[in-house]
This record gives sequence, C-alpha cells and structure tokens, in this order.
Amino acid sequence: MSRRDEVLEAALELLDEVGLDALTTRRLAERLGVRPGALYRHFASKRALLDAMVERITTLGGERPPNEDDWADRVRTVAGGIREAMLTYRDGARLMTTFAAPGPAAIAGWEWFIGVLRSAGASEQLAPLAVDTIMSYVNGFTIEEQARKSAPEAGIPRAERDAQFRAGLNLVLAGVRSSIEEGP
Amino acid sequence: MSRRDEVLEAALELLDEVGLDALTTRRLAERLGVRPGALYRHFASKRALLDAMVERITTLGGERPPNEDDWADRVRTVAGGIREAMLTYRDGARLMTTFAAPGPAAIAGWEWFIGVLRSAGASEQLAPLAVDTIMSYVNGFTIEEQARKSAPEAGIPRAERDAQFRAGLNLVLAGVRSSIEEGP
DNA sequence: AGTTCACGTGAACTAAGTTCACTTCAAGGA
DNA sequence: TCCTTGAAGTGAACTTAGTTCACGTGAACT
Repeated sequence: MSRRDEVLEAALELLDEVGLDALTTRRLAERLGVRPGALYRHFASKRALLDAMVERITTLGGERPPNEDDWADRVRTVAGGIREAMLTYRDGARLMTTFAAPGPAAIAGWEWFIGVLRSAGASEQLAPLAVDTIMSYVNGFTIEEQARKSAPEAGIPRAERDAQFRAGLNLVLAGVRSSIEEGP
Repeated sequence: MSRRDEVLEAALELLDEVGLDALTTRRLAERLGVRPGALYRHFASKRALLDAMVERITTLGGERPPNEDDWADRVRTVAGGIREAMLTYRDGARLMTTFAAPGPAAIAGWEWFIGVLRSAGASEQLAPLAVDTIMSYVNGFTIEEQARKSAPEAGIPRAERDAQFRAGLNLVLAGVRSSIEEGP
C-alpha cells in the first residue's frame, strides 16, 4: 500500500466522520500527523484528491452478479451496489456530483450494464437509454436520500429507505420491460 | 422589490456567469458596489443566501398545466419545467443538492403532483412512490447533464439532450402506467 | 562513504467567510 | 424645524482554507 493510498484512505475515513464541507487539507494532515503542505507530494490539488476519492467509491460498486440470474435481478443487484457504495461514506453521493468525468471503473460498469440489457432483448437504441435512465434514478434517489440524512428530522430508518429504493427501481424496471416487449 | 431581493437577483446572475465555485461574497459585493460585510444585513450567512437561491429556482419550476391534458402530458410538462428551472442557471442542479430541506414551493408542487397521479388511478400507496421515483429520475438526469457541461467535450447539443430526457421519462412513465393497471 | 529519492518541515501568501463598532442618510412625528 | 429612528453601508480586522517553495532528513542502494 503506497503512501498515496494511505492518504486516500485517511481522506475517506475523515469524510465519513466530518462530512464534505469540513474535509480540509489541514484536518487531513493532522490526522496523518503531517503538515498540510506534505499532502501535495501525493495529490496535485484538493480537487485531484476528491477525484481520486470518487474513483475509489465507484470501484466499491463494482460487484457483478452471476449471469444465471434473471436480468432484472442482476440490475437490482448492481443498482443496489451503486447506492450502497455512495452511502458508505457521509456525503458520498454529493461528492460524486462535484465532478463526474466518469473514470475507468464507471465506464466498464456502464458497458457491462448495456450487455445485460441487450441479452434481455433490448434493442441497440433501447439498451443505453434504459441504462442511463436507471442510473439517473439511482443517482437521484441516493443524492436526495443522503441530503436529508443531515436534516433535523434525523431521517427514516434504513430498512424503509431500502424498501422505497427497491420499489422505485421496480417501477422503472417495469417501464423497461414493457418497452422491451413492445419493441418492433 | 426589497434590497434583499436585489441581492438575491444579483447572486443568481453571478452564479450563471462564474459558476458555483467562484460565487464568493466578495465578488457578489463588488457587483453590487458594496463591501462584503454589507451582505450580512440581508442574509445571515452565505449558506442562507444559497438556500434562498434554491427556493427561488424551485419557484421557477412552478407552472401547472391545465387539468384537461392527459395525466402523462401533465407530468411531462411539470417534469420538463423542473429540469428547465435547474438548467436556467449554471450549476443550478448542483446548487440544489447542497441543501435540500424542501421549501414551501417544493412541498406544494409535490402535493399537486400526487393529486395528478391519484386522478390517473394510482392507489394511495402507488402515487407518492411514483412521484418520488419520477423526481429522482428528473433530478438525477439533470444533475449529470449539467455536470458534464463543464467537461472538456463541450457537450451534446441541447436538442439531443431534450430528446433523451423525454425518452427516459417516457420509460419511467410506462412503468407507472403498467403499475396503475395492474394495481388491485 | 556517498548518492539518491521519497517524504516531510516551516513559513509564508492569497483568498474566502464573517464580525463589529461606527457612520450615513432619508422618512416621519412632535 | 428639529429630532429620532431604522435600514444600509463602511473599514478594518480575525479566522480558516488552499497552495507554494526552499530546505531538511533518513533509509536504501551502490
């Protein structure tokens, strides 16, 4: 594990403890027992650090379920994994929106996803549309879910949020399914 | 128009010109021909200013189509309006994610939306689920759309993005429709 | 023993958010 | 007319953040 990775790891832990707004180079340096300037040996800027964190979180959502499952089950598993990855760290979803030049992990996931839809019978036009739509739903849901967690109300219990996420996803999947069937 | 509103207006114009990261109290003060400290007569903090901007943008998406339309058309109009409002200002979508304690405008819109779905035959359980799912899609889509605009590729033309937005929305609506029909 | 190289120090600079005691000035009542 | 009042703004400062840079330091390898 390189020093760079140690810094990255510490940054993610710190993010989870204090949130995105309080994630400063000084606090991160302190946690590492180091002066702020030393961080710039490993990352050209704070922006670069944040980008690396995004890529790291994206990698977390990289589980690929076996091909035997029903295609909808595979989508459910992967969509759930992506949400899970964003929820792993406080403000994880918001962090991902600060810069979304999709990294290699995201692109690979996207292509795999297309393949699943194609094998389910989606046309060449429908498959990418369906993937983008599902991803928009997952991102939109998770961003709002996490935004509300820091709100006064302290939030709905996790189990309920899980259920709502799955129900909404099923709604979207129903639309995808009917579009596959009606396709020419 | 109160002085407070003038400040708010100037802040929105500035946001559109320089983006969220460069929206500073000093720049805003300069544009108003005033010292930074003076802003705190009108807003308790920059956070409060941003919240007011969010509420203002939310109000922009407040058009309610006539009841005669097909329910799906009404949803399309309102969803398009919400996206439109976020796209009105640079980084508008990202701004909305920084704090989403839904203001009065958002809550009113949400309830109206439920009514549309109920009148279309959605059950008491289905209607709020469908609304949340649609909103998640709209937000997720628009956030990513706007995030990519500042990317190197300069972006897909507006007409194409509009088409993709509508196609994805139709996918979700197909799911809602089939769930209404299958409902007990 | 000398060289190299990754890592880190100290100290500074710039910019941002915020605070506060004090001023300005136009409007309204006595 | 004079005085009060209240909203708006000034000047100057304080704190914190991101960043830079010339210089130290110690382990590893030759």
